[in-house]
Amino acid sequence: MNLLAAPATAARSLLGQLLVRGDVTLRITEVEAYGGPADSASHARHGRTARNAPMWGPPGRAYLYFCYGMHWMLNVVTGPEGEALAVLIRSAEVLTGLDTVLRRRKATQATPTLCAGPGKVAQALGLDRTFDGHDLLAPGGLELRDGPSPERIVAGPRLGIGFATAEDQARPWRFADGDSRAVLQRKALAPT
DNA sequence: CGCCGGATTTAA
DNA sequence: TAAATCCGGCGA
Repeated sequence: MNLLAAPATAARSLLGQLLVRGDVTLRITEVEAYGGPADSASHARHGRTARNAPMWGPPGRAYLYFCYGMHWMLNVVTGPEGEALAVLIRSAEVLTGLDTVLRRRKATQATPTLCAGPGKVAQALGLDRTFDGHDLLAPGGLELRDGPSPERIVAGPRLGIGFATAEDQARPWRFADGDSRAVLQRKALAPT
């Protein structure tokens, strides 16, 4: 885990790390880096607002936002305080607490895609606005812990950012565990 | 103050 | 391929 590094490095370092809440442990398998005010795909692109306030705070905090009227998205704030760098957690594997995850996800059985997608990750952890700004490095609530990094990492352009400039859309800031099945759209990813 | 559209998911 | 569903940010 190297949260103070540049966007892409910080994002890569989060692969394999663990998200723990209660009995549930998720292993992060896919992430996307967001580069602050200069990144036209970032929520920080219009400067500091009430919604994106946690992004501007210290690294290791959560930034949660509501999207498409129904999904919560979990980000880990990275970089030095004030730079508004963040990493979106896009997918994960369930290590513990499968029953709890199945209940929250309204699923009946574990599949590789159970937590593949940012909305699914937040739902699996039972997250909502009350976790916005939460310190992920402190005990209690939702925690980010060290786990083994993947052996192979694949990278590609970020998803769902058609509104950004062509240059920012092309940035290969989406990273995934090359050996995990819990990653959608694998074809868009290539070895690093 | 009203409109536009989104870092998505799901089912048809 | 489209509907679900809501709020943030911008322009008027």
